[in-house]
Amino acid sequence: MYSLRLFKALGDETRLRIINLLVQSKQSLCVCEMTDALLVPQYQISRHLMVLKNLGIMNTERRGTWVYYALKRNATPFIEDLMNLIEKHFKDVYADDLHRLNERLAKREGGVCVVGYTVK
Amino acid sequence: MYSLRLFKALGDETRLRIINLLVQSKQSLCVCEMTDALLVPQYQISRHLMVLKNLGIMNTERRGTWVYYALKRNATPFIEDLMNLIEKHFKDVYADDLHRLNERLAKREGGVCVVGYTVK
DNA sequence: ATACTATATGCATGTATGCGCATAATGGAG
DNA sequence: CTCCATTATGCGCATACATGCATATAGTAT
Repeated sequence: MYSLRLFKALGDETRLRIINLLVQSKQSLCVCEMTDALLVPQYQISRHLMVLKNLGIMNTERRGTWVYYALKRNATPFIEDLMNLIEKHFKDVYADDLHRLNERLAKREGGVCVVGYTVK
Repeated sequence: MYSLRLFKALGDETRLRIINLLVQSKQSLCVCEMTDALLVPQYQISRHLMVLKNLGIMNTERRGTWVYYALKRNATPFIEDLMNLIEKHFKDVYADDLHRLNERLAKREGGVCVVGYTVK
């Protein structure tokens, strides 16, 4: 059951926070930006991103050593509704994550990430 | 995080199917009716219902030896939206469950269950 | 009281999975 | 090629949790 795997994925808080970052910011984010926004070790971010990618809900793009992840647009009606639900209800819940993300995004140059992560 | 526990709960298929039964049928159901609808052992149904009850999303009512479970109405906006999402997307996914449930509900007398479960 | 039914639960077990540590793989710069 | 930065992953460990079996609890009827 595909939808079930989605719920399972959302049942881990780190993954929920990763998805929330992507949903709220509506753009591609690189691994180190998410790492600094969530204050979670880089290897955890990578692992959870891989889980989400294997679910088929992520697009990835490599730019140099940086890898950008984004949610697939219009994956399925179910996923679309689920993402809208997250966008609506988790903006305030994880406000700190979004604040740190914005600080990180301010360090971009020409719209791309030019620094690594500073957490741990 | 409360919403997280909700997603975790939905990450188990039996619980997802139980919630789907309640969402689609829009009424209270007793344990043996759910047992026959899902073709899952009675002790599993009871256990999962307890998990959902501990989440605070269930109302229970005892009538004789039968115990009826129903989803709380308007628990929170988040839960409300989530249940609407399930109602919309899982009706067809678990159509067999709903079919068996309707067969079971046809055996009610005076709107209440008068038989036990026949599964396992 | 006993007998029967519906529901709940104690306990053991197996499995899934998130984490931490280290390190590998990949790509860019000099 | 070498060095460095970003990202990915192999491995061991711990823990959470769903299941199966048996049995307990609660309620009804005789």
